[in-house]
Amino acid sequence: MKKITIKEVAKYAEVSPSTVSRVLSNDYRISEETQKKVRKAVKKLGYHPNAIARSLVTQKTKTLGLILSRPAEEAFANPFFPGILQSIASISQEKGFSLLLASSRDYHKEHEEALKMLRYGKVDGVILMASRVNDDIVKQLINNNYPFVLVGRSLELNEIPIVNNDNIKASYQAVKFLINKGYEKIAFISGPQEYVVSQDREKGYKKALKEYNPALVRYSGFSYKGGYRQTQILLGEQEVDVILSLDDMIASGALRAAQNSGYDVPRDIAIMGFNDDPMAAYLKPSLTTVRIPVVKMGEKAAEMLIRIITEKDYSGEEIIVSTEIIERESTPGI
Amino acid sequence: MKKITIKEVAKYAEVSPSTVSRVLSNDYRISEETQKKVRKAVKKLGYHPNAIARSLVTQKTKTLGLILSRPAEEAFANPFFPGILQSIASISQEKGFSLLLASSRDYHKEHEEALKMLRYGKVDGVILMASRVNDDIVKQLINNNYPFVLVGRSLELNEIPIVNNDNIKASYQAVKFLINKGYEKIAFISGPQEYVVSQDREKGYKKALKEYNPALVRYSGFSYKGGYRQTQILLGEQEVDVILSLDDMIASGALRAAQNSGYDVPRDIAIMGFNDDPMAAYLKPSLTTVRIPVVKMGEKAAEMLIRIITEKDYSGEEIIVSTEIIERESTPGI
DNA sequence: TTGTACGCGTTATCAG
DNA sequence: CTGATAACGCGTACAA
Repeated sequence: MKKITIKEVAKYAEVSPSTVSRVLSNDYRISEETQKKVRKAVKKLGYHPNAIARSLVTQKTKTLGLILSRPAEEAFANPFFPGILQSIASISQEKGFSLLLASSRDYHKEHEEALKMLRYGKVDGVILMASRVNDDIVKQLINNNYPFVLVGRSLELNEIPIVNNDNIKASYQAVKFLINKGYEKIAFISGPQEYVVSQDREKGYKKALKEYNPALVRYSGFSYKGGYRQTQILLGEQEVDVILSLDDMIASGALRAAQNSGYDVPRDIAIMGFNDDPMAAYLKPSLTTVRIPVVKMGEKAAEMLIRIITEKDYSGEEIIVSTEIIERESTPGI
Repeated sequence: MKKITIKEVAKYAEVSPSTVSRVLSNDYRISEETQKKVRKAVKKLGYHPNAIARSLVTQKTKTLGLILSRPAEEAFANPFFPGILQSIASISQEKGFSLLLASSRDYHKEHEEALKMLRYGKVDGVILMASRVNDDIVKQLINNNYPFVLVGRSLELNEIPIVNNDNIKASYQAVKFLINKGYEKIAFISGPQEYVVSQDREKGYKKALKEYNPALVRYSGFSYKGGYRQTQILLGEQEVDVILSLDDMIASGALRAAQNSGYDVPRDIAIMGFNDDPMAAYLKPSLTTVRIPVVKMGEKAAEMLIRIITEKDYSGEEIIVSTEIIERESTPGI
């Protein structure tokens, strides 16, 4: 199957390549007649303009890069990601953009991947998901004037394009909710400390408490297993009314660990998570959680990036989406 | 931030562009001296070769396309996908390929997307995930001589590049397993009938039974909700020992429906699924399921496609991966 | 060992 | 309204 080019179409239609190009981008006013000729030739020959060549001359790829700033195994295992990936993919497609995915097995390679995409000219801009703290990729992006949007991450830097939820506030409200329910010994199983999300949710947790007992805070990986293990340890050392977990994965591990340690959940101990993974509703007891509107976040991020790329005098903004406590069986109150 | 090109590097290093090109692809034997000069210039100027231009001349994109043949919402919601996506992403990256994602809100657009990617020259080949039956995209790919690999799908066509598990066999074995456990009234909640996976697993189910009772088979969407509803209906109409579900999502819905209808699972009724989603282990009772090695399938698929693209006399093969029954609490036997 | 010249397939500019 | 022509940035025969 030979690839046919604009020249062959031109020849077949007895016009010049430029005319064909014009017809296809229906830009200029071309006579009805030649239009028809060209379109006929296009269809007849099964011509499809080559995106690469087009990109080379227009200096645009019509492609968005998506960077997962956790190693792939972890990123995809976390139910948080599918939702956001889905919405970004949908919006991109709607707006005529392709989506280039980057991830890697090596923790620190992803930022390199992001820059590569941009430098090599494979994408017009990138969306960066939930990064760790203290990386300077953002500065590099700014310095190079590369279009980008951050998702799920708070920074000291202001005035950068970002879609986020207020994790401090969300966590604060979660704890207040639990206090109102009558719980007193409120433990918190956080995620890895180098992640902003962990830090912020811990901040909100602390802020909502009258007195802060460090022994009630534990750190887990982003996994069921981590939640399970930290809960085992925690329950062996402390008396606890309720465990608030950094996300629903961890919460589900905590739930099972508590159950396996002989606790009746929620009678003996309550559990609460973050994110509202689909899974949260299916657990027994179903899990009270703080819903993060991931689909919406993905949509906003994709739309913002596309606007940054296409609209000359728009350079992004800060969008904070609001969270919502979804009350289920795991926190009936005391 | 101006983009610097090979010419500027050449000028800076006082050589010709071709020399720079050669150094960067360290192809030819270039003198040590000029090598150094060039590399220094490259570093000094921060040069990165433009992938688009390179693609245009080499006629290679070093990019793989991944087509999700379900609408995005559904595809990403299914825990089956993250695993396979993850492994495909990892392998691609390892082998120096980028990954272009296609999905859409419209059911029937995805095949169009696949062909677009190829025709427009954005990718060197595509991986097609679990398609429905009766679509002719495969024929089109073959006719056009486009490199592709199918994943999770069986066809009448032979001799096409595919990575799959034997769904008929897996389902057959699952039912045999249940029979051995002492269950007799074995219901099957299948997926949408137009999917090959639904058809095949139903075939295996039938094959393993002495007598086939159509009233025990139900069809659900690929969702928790579907499993829930079909189970409600089923239990209202039939007496059932165990429900085998097309996947773990559906099974988890079935589980909850049974519980909410007053059944004690697994004492009153047993449940079994397919896929071994991470979630399956966290349910209560934990779910017996047929593990599909999704990560391995993704790896194989990516590797095969890359081989097809890069090795001239390799045109793919059929790889069948084996499944495994993971026995958990939901099927203790009678 | 290195430089020159051409071409990849398209769009944009400039005539006409 | 349409056709040459030049460029986009790079790789590669061919020549030197």
